[in-house]
Amino acid sequence: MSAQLEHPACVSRILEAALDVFSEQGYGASIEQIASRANVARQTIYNHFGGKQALFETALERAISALFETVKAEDAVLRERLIRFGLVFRARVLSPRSIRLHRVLTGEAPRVPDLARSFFDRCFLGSTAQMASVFERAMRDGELRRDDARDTARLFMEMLIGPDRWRMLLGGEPPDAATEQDSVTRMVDHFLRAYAPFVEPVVRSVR
Amino acid sequence: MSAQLEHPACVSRILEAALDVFSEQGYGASIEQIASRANVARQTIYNHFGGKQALFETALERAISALFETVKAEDAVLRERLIRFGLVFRARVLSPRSIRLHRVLTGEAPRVPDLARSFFDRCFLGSTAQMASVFERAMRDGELRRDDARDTARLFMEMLIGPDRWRMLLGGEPPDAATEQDSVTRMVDHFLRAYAPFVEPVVRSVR
DNA sequence: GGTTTCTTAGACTGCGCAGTCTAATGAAGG
DNA sequence: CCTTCATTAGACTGCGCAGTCTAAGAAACC
Repeated sequence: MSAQLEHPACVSRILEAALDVFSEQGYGASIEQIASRANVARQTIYNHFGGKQALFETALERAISALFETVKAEDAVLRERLIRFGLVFRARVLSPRSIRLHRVLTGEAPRVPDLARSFFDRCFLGSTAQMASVFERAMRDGELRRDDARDTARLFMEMLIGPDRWRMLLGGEPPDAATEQDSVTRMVDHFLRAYAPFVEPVVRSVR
Repeated sequence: MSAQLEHPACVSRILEAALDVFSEQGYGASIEQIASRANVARQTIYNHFGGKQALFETALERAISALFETVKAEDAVLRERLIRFGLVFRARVLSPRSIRLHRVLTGEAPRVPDLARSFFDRCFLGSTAQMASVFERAMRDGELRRDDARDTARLFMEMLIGPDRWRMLLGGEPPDAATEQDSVTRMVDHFLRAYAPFVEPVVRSVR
């Protein structure tokens, strides 16, 4: 086998394999499996990462970083912005890969409390804060009824992904891609009906 | 040690110990630990349950049944009913015991798909359906703005427990009991503002 | 008292895995 | 050509655990 050329490539392959294997089988997965999926000798893993726990943390840390960059909400009519956000957010959070990551982090939270905490902070608090600022502006601009922006953001996001995430964590199938547009539209409209600023004239985003 | 008298007591002690140990350490926990916590010989466990997997399933099945009986919502003003439901529901779902159960089920969902599915169905679908019928009546009676009752129920329940459950699954502390009353009241009022039947003087039945 | 049935302690097997060590390979760099 | 260093295959140790087996003890039932 070729060797020296792959110093960096080798490490990266190991991390990717580790993420895959850990996500699929939990922390109980064996180093051997990871090594063989990465096309690497078991010893090489020990050379680079020292042990199983360190490999686990490094791989998951990396995945968390990659997964949860903020979702951009560009300028557009609020309803369109929310729908677009909802589609991207759901695609991201409900992807099988993301769910597997979530599942293993949940299961191993007692083992890696810091990692779990950082996951929660970045994924949940980060997205919520971002969404809250969007809503704050929308309330100021009269596009939404005034209320606590953070609570509103939490509610909106839980509504978007709560039940499906839960279902998938417990082994359910991902939602049908073909109906995603409709589902999100439906949820956003439900949300907008609940937060419409005025009664009669304006609300026509309801459709 | 006494023996025959404890046929049922013995089984029940084993199941309880199994639930505790599995909840705390996941499926990886050893039979030995369970046996010693139940004050029982390892062999006795094999006599009654055959093997680890069967013990796991039996113990969790039992816990699921015990945990999710429906929450009664007695007659009262809607706001009071919702607050009372919220308090009980949160106390139940967010109890450390329930969270541990949830965590291990999430983590082991691939191992026991049927169990996970049954958990989801009973806990989520069951509660939602029950809540939906409450909301349906409230909408008919003009206590809430008319909208899809199931969606509304989902939203209400996710709002109640979504973020805290997520946080706790990832290792966070349970919410402070002293502020529970306030939190729930706040959430219910937020909800009721969003679903108030009248906004101004004008009746606003969307649709 | 004798039999049956459940429990118990402990020994034992077998397995899978983490982690270590070693000897060989093969590329880069002087 | 020779040195250096990462990689590799494979052997090896040690550990913990699932599951089995056995011999003994203790209650209930005849």
